[in-house]
Amino acid sequence: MTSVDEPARSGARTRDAARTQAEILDVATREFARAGYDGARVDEIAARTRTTKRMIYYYFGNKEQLFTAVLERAYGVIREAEQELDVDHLDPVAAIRRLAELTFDHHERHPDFIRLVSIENIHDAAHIASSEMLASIGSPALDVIRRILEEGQRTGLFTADVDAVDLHAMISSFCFFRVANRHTFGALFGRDLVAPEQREHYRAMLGDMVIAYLTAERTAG
Amino acid sequence: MTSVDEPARSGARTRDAARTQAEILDVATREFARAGYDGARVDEIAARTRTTKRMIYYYFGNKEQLFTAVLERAYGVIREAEQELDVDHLDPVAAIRRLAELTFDHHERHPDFIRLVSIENIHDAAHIASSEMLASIGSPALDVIRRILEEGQRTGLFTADVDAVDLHAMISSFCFFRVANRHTFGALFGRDLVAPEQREHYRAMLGDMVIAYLTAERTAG
DNA sequence: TGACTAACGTACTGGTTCGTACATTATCCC
DNA sequence: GGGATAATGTACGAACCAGTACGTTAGTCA
Repeated sequence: MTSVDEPARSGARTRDAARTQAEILDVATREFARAGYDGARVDEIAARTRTTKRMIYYYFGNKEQLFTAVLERAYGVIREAEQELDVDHLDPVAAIRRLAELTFDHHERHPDFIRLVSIENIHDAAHIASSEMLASIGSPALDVIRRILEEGQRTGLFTADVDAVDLHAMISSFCFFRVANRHTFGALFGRDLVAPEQREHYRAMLGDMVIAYLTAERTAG
Repeated sequence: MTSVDEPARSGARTRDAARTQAEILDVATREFARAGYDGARVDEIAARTRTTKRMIYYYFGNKEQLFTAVLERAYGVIREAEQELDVDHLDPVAAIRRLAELTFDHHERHPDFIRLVSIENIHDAAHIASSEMLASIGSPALDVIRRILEEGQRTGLFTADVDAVDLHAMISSFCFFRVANRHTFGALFGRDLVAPEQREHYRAMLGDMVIAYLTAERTAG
């Protein structure tokens, strides 16, 4: 998530708009993720930056727009990662397991993003709704799922009539919950879902779950 | 979640400590769920109550303790609902499906509770940690899962070595995500996971997923 | 019935926090 | 090199908001 480039001519503390904006976004991401939208402090963000509060308002307008910008960049990182997905050389079963694992890994590697999404949901996705970029961001992962599903259903490996969006929701829910609800779950059930020594266990569990769901014969209702 | 009893002698605006406290908790639950911990306004809670801000501090001490009290009551409601669980007369497969469905229904019926849990996770479960009651609340549902799993594994219907806490996490993640991330998911993928006409679809999907996972033969790793 | 206490109301304060008015400097381009 | 403009810093205001000082009333029990 950190994307502040070193200044072209290092050492010299010259003016650099792009760099200042990136630094603000980095720090704001951490602050919003730490404390939620209303808990986050613009002064705190400014203090942790090499610039001042004035700059935050100069570049981003106000707190709300700053949060939207943070969301936009965070979702942009996701989309970029999803575009790297390459599972076309695998058979459908292996491909869907791989995709699930990559989703799992990505959630684990970006807990701040998970928190931002939780926070945005508390605000009824109002910032996404007001962002042109986010309203049309799309999801490469969804296209990949669609392709794998088609192939799996065509070859008869997968049960028919499973929808790509639904499967994406299924995979995401497991990955998301594990990170987002880590604290309450840990406090109530005494188990840390994100403990490193449990990582492989839950990664395999997710894959097993998705494959089992896709390959099971349904008992007619 | 609403539990304010009508006053014994209706009409008369007499003093009633229990009733005042319950009303504060009702309104506070909605306000915290609406806006998050820091977004919630004590003045707003007071305004929506038939009493004053003074009473909130009189009974609950401060905002933090009020939120903790809200959480305690919300989790208490869950525990009570879980104690009603009665699936012992069903075979393991039907029992676990029924349990999943009841969990599904409960999440759908209590969106405010879901939001409170999301909010509490943003605060790293600090309030649960500081609450004696919540630290030891337990989970009747977990006991039920344990019993069903044992029976299913004993009779060979279920794959061995599935842990009750893990299965609970799996079921919860699907139910929780569907409600908690409804807004961002809807905004990004154009599908309302909580749309009434999709309800049965997702309910069945959850059951299918859990059963498939529990009855699938694992491919040795 | 009267005194004691739990329950309640009003009005305020002190600190916090978003946002800005105003002043200044670096950099780019002609 | 000088004018224009983008980028930056300082200091402050106004509103908001958690929490409280102080005063009042209803119920209860001796």
